[in-house]
Amino acid sequence: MFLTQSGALDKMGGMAMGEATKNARSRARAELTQEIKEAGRRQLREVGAASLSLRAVARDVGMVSSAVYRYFPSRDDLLTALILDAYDALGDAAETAGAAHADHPPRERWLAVCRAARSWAQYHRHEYELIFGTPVPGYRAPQDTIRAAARVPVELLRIVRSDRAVHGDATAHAPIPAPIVVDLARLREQVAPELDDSTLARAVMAWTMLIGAISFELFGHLNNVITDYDMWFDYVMGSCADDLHLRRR
Amino acid sequence: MFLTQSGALDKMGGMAMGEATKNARSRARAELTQEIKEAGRRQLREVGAASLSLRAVARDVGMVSSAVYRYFPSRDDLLTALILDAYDALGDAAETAGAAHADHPPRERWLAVCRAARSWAQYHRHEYELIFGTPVPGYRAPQDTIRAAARVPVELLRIVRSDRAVHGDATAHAPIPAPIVVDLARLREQVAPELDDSTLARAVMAWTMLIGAISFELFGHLNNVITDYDMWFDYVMGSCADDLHLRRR
DNA sequence: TGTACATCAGTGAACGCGCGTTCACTGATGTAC
DNA sequence: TGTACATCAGTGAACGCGCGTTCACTGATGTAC
Repeated sequence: MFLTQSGALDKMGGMAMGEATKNARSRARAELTQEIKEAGRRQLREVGAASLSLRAVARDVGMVSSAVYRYFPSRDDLLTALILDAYDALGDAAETAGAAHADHPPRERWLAVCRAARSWAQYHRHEYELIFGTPVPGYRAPQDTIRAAARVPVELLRIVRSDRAVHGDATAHAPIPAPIVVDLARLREQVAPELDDSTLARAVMAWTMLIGAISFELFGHLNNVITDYDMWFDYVMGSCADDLHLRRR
Repeated sequence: MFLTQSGALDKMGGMAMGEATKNARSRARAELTQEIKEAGRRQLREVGAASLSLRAVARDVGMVSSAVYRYFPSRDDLLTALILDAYDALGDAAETAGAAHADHPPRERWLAVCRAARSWAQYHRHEYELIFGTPVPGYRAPQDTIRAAARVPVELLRIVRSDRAVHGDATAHAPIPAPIVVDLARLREQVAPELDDSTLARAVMAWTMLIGAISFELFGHLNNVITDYDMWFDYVMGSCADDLHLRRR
């Protein structure tokens, strides 16, 4: 409920000198909302999501703790805003990399997007944890986050789609069970009309692998196995690209 | 440091009427240590790892909070013990499933182990989060956990190894870069002497996919995409088995 | 353009809470002779 | 087998802390006439 209000304000803040510049008060409000979120991100970096506190955030922006309540009605709403921003920042990184490699071969473009996601995660570890780690207890994602959360997988699908006119199906060893065909049909209808079942399935698997690989690295689950994580990541996501039969040139 | 002490006690407790039954005092100690950990797991279930508190655990076992310090010198040590137990419980589940399907075709045995891991995660969600979710801030895994943490991937490798005498390499589209070959050589030396590079690489990828798929399901990252998670999980881990060229019969 | 009122941002004190950890203690259990 | 001492488990009070949230308030900004 507040989220929509907050979202509206953000948009206003981002409207950058449009006709809706309105008055000093609402400009100040938009700016302070941003400052509070930045302080929240700093807190995140220092103590992690679980123990992020409104009071610490308030101290950081130089306000009294109760003043923050003029901007976010509760700690959870601040968290929600940070989650949304994190999804969008990650989405930006992925889409920017994808656009920058629009005229590269699909496999290269794919790798560029994957690498962008990984390096965003490395530079924003706690924001990454916020969205892909343990869900914050008691917290429920509002509808707003869904679109933002889908940006990376949609970008990955965009690359696969761009390659599909001239190319064959993805690696598939077994027939796909009926219930999954239904799920994939809905997915196809929503975002990727030109992709066949096995390709869609491999794409969802690749998305799972992308986050799995990043999390394994960040959380240390391959600590005594892999030493060269750069190489390993490229190899893994390259293998996914190959399973999807993405063109190399 | 305390861990080794605790571990020793556990082993004593588990020795079940051996010659080391010793006296009433140390038996009581072993039992209470278990009770405290069980209360810890109940707390985990209710509030999650991040806000697990010693005081709540103490209340749960009916002790005064300071008494818990006779058993665990700090909250972190209790957490460490719970983490170790979680790894071992998951390892038990996987190994039991593997042993129970020892004379099934490798692919079926593989799926059985994967399913066992998934259903353990579903029934022990917060313990799963404890080991595969966001690392608890400020917490460092002691050496003890490494062996326990390796049990599932080692079990997966056991299945692949059992199939390798009669079978070929795993799916590999690209040559494996030299630094990874080095990493894989160390892995081979430690746990799987008969496996070639591409098979080892696919096995590590499958391990990543297993945890990635379970986490995606548990944390809701495929919420509007997949509805039949049972089928999807089987399909995904089955595809990994096929990429490894595990025999179907 | 100037005034009167309404809206809003930020203050500072307070409430009630639960936390991790320490400490001096009591009483029960174990050990050495 | 019995006694004297040492070890250990559990108690209860206390320390100091930071938290989320509420509330009555002051003073600045915006709006209507």
